[in-house]
Amino acid sequence: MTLRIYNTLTRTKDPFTTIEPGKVRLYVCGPTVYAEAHIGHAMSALVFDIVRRYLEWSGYEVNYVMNYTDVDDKIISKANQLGEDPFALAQRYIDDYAQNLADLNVKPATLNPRATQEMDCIQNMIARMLEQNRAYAVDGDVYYRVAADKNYGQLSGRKLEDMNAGSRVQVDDRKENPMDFALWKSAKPGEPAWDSPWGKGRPGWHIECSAMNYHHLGEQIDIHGGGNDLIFPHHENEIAQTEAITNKQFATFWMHNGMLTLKNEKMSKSLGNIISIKEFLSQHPADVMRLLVLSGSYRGPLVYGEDVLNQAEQVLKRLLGAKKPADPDAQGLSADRDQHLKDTAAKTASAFKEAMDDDFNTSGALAAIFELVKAINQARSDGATSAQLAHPISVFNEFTGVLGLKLEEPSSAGAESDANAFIDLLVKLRSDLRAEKNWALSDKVRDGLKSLGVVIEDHKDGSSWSWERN
RNA sequence: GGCGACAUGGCCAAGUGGUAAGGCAAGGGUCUGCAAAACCCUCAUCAUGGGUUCGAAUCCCAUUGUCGCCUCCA
Repeated sequence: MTLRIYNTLTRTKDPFTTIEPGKVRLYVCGPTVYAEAHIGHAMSALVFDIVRRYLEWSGYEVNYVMNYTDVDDKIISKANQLGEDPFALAQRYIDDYAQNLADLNVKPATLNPRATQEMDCIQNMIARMLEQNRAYAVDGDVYYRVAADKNYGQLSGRKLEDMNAGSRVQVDDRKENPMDFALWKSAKPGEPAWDSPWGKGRPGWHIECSAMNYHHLGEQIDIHGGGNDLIFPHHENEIAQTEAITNKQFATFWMHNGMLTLKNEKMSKSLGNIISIKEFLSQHPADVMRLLVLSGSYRGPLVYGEDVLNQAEQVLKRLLGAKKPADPDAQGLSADRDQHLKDTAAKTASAFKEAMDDDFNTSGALAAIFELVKAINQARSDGATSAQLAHPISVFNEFTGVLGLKLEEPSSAGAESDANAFIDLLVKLRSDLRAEKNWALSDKVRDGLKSLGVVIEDHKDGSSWSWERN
């Protein structure tokens, strides 16, 4: 069984191949840094983190490049609004974004290039397009000549004549074709600008990604990823620019994640329904966000809401439960029950791989993991020893790790964790009360701790407690 | 107006020709002093209408509905 990936370019699941054997060149469009990242960004980052982790687990060496677009109209206008230097503002949000990713347990990219550090490459590419008449300069601006590109629209499946450019935005009449897009924009006074053969200015929106790809990964890459809202025009234009210069197929695979929506509406500033990553993580563990993504197809929309959130919380509890230790007094499983457990572990391992190989079918992979969870729980309640549980639990850890789940026991942060010793004391006292069959008082202790977020579980040989996840 | 995606039980969600994975919730049971956790059992014929086929959730056509893109967007 080999990995198959849904390719936006071909609209089918194609067998995965790489340009260099065993190595993957993966580029994912990162954010334009002008505001706090929201959980939609988180979804995209998590999707490609999972892709990356699975490819690495499958034995590939992954060169993962995720860019920051750090010069752009929105950054400039936000900076003006705040009276802040646009570069300082961009840096602030880059640091912020990197921290968000770390908090989400997203593995750092191999490289995080930035648009502002690629000016030579950007200008070289524009110059070559001009030389080949694939672009034209007007009053310090440079535009890509769409009409000269017979493949334009290959990714988004559009034809030039079908698109009604300007229906919602004023068309610049200096353009030869309304669909022509800017490679270089002349600077207005007070804007950040770089010298260029066409006058002072800055790059257009799409060229920076073409340049960063070209510079850091080469003329051709294996996978290009991003949100499906980038298919047109951003990715279409990236292809146009790069292929205009190389005359080679730019990316073999184009992967696009679906949008996270709130009550069937896309998150947007105008609707005022943005939930930032920071805000989310202040209320939920990172694993919950990841489980939200894992529970469905990465290509489809993810409808965010109270109900799915609660379900993800429950799922996380169940996963955590699988890691509970064996009963110290366990009698041990019979040889054939033990063998059965091993067989189940092997079976779920192949089911996991089969699901993931089918275009990263994470909900199928999760189902395989749950089969293992059930087997582990069954074995534990049938008296498996910790030695007997060790192997299936290590398989469980391996696969949840491939999906990027941390599965840490919840703990109460900061000063509250100093309470642990006191809670231990209360729980011990309660055990004494139970030994005396003083149910009224022992239940009072349990209820009291429960209301403080501490859950007690009684076992044959004593009681354990844990912080309630919230 | 153009392009595209999707529609599976109360909820989330796999499944592209042979009679529906998994999870959450719910109900019943075991365990427990009572709980909690865990375990066992129960719980769908796949938007609608046609068609192809021995046989379709899975292929084709139509209808309805939802969403995305065509402007900045992960």
